[in-house]
Amino acid sequence: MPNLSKQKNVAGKLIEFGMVRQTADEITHRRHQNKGEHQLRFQGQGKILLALAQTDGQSQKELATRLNLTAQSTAEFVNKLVKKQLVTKEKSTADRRKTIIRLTDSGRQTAATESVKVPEFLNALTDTELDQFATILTKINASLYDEINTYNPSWHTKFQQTVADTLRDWFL
Amino acid sequence: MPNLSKQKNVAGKLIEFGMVRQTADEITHRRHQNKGEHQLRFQGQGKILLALAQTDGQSQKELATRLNLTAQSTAEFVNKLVKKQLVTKEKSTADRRKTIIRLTDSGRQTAATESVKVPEFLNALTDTELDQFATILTKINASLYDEINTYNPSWHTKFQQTVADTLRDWFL
DNA sequence: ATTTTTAGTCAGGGGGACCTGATTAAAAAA
DNA sequence: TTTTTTAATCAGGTCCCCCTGACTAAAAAT
Repeated sequence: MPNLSKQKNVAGKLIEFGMVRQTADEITHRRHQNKGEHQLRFQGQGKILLALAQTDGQSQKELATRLNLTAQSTAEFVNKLVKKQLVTKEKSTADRRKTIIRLTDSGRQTAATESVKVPEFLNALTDTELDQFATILTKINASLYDEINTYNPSWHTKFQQTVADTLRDWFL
Repeated sequence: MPNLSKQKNVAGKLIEFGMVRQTADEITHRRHQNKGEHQLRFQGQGKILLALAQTDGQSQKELATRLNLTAQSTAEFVNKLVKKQLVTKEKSTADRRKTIIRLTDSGRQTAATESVKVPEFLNALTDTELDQFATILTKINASLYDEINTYNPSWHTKFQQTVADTLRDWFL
């Protein structure tokens, strides 16, 4: 069993990481005056974008189901993304009830750029540390997947199939 | 110079971590039906709570200044926290313009519990990995502090003095 | 040919993070 | 003492995430 004080230490640093990272983000964003360019979160509009980046041309219903959102929420996010010209909506010809959502070039780029950007702080690490970090994160993520699976197996399946695998495709 | 593909790999896992962690959070929260109990973020109301956990009994103005918020935003967050019975407001007797904000027992507990909770996923790591992780996070945080310092030295000072030190007190 | 299911939409709402502007009451400076 | 500064408040706004309820149009089932 792992050392509790070591765990606490890491937990603290993890929280600090979260806080400092966010603050650093705010500051650099303020400086650059990049209004629309927030870090892509796995939430709301970002969630949609990421899901489309993996499988483009899904219907709103599909997106809603996969991302565990209501149809209305999905519609809202999609509409916002349309306004930002990151996705397009078009009626399906096969089934005229359905609306197919597609990434625009800009949307595809945003999804790729914003999410896949390598954070500068990783430059502070050596190759060895990067390897260690990768191993650690792999373990942690596996543990979190387990947790999700325990509470909600169906969600786990959907989740892992869609977005998590996307990232693996991009990075490996 | 570090290996770019290693960096990308880690960057991906970090994003995945963010996504999976949030999803796991949502699920467990939904199960537990804990409505008010979100993870404390270093933002808005959480920011206030954390600052008070370090130095209780600050005035709204002090909080606003330290946390780089407007007086109005600060008031809003404080009022919300009052409604949730996590803090109390009382007029300063020394200077009747000032309002002193204090944590309630529940507030103190929330700040401690919610932020200092050791995430379960750390159980997946060995002692060696915890050490490595600590080293890595220390470096990363230092790098982020540098970044903050570069763009906004004054903020850096305030920030580090308040919240980062809080965490150090708690964990070391 | 109806009824039912499905995909979306509109309307409205709850919370959250922030902000600007205008105003009041109390302390500090002139 | 009068003016100015300071701490807070109210009012109102922007944008974000996310949900329920009510309603249409089109496809599927009966």
